Amino acid sequence: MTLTETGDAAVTEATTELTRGAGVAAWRQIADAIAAEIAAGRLAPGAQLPTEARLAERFAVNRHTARRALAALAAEGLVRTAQGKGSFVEARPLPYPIGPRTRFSENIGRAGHGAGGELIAARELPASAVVAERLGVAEGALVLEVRSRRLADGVPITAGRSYHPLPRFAGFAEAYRATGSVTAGLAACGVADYRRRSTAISARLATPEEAAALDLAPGRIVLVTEAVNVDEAGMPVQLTYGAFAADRVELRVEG
Amino acid sequence: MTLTETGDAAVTEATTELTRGAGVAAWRQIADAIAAEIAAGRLAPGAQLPTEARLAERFAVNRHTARRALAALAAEGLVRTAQGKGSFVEARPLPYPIGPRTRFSENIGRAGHGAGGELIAARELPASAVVAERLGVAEGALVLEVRSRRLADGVPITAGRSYHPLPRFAGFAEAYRATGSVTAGLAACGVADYRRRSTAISARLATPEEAAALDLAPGRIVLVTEAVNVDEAGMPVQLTYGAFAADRVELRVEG
DNA sequence: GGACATTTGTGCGTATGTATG
DNA sequence: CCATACATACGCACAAATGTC
Repeated sequence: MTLTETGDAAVTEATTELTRGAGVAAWRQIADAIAAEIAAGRLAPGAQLPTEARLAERFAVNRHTARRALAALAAEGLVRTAQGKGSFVEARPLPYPIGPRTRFSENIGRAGHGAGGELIAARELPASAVVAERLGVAEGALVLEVRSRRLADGVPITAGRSYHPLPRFAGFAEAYRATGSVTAGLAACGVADYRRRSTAISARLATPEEAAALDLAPGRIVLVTEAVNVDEAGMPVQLTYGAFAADRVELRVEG
Repeated sequence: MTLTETGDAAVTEATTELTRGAGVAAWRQIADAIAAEIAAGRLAPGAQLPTEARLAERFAVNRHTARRALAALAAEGLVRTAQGKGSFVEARPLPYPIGPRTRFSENIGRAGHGAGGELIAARELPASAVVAERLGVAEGALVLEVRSRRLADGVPITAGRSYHPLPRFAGFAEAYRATGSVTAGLAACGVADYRRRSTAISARLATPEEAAALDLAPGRIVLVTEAVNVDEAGMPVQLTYGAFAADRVELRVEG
């Protein structure tokens, strides 16, 4: 095996084989391969993509199929196609550090982008078995569920849900809605500082809801994180599920 | 948005929406959703899956389509189905911790599985711009490329490549081939200890080569890591690219 | 054993999506 | 734009295996 797209530029080099009849259309596989090059930074913004004819040759498909892949990428805003000139890379990846002191606003702000949190909905509900275990409360105990979305420069970066024990965090939703900051929301509930205890990372296809929230073309891949934040005493203050557009973000673990 | 499959058991609860016409077949999306539940440990080994009729209802598809998803999972060994009884979970999830002291053998051994590394090929080549930057050597300087695969209980977990500066690590490949351990291979080159300086995580579809190396059904999602290991003096000793089957592994960041 | 409900397995016809040339 | 081949998805119907009463 070679990890072709990872180390070197597969899209611009030797022929890459596709997988037929595995439930994933050829045009999507090609689009994903190119998107992976962009996400990894190997195809820089402004760079010119191979011509349709060359892509068709590289992936051993009809030119119609290569065209469709480029059309999909153009619809997603990853590339821009100009008649008679070619296709060019539009987007750039955004590194997203993960660690004990992970805070969205600081991450994005540090990278020179404007950060903002957007509360979509909040409600109280009894904790499911999984939520109860993570938050260290009894199953069925009331918890606060907050659905939100976070942006950098107006582009949605992550969408997800968070759960907070009640009644301690009864005022979180309102404070978060007002400030757009999780840190400020938790502070309003008496949490001076918090740290990330653990993060689990997986990946899958975006659901239609996620696609809508992240302004993604449906069927794209999302990185999914499940994390627990605890206060200075080690008490869980937040269980979060986040979905990141794999095309726009690269998670980074330092240390 | 809801992150349905992530927070709670979507497969066994409320209806989950699929993405139509995005180049990914419905049966594969359903198979992926169930595989993710298994990988996250939310569907325990031996647990009975919902009936075909119920799955069809939940995902709003025909029973034939739900059947095909189960057939795909059965072909991958994730579930086993018995006529008149139902389908049951076969595989078990494998958490994979990532941190400064990340070592494959320890990770897998700690989880109660047998670990083993398998060298596929090794060669010397001039460093590309990316490799040179990561390893802190001059572009074009000779580096050692090692392609390998790692197993737990005989099941491929990760496949990838690593790069090492030359001439310092001229003996790495042979030592690694003999022991199947990166730690032992580095030790043979005088590296008493090493730590992981950074890890970047992204996700995309598996290439056919990766699918073959990981014994994956083609077109599945892989988590891709790029990591730099440094010695006690902070000198880079290894740049690694790894592809993990997203169905079998969940990356975990502690702290 | 019989009767019955549940669940998986199978066949067939049809419409749409995908890919080629 | 067309024609062709194949994969995907649906709907209906029925057979086969299992478990229960």
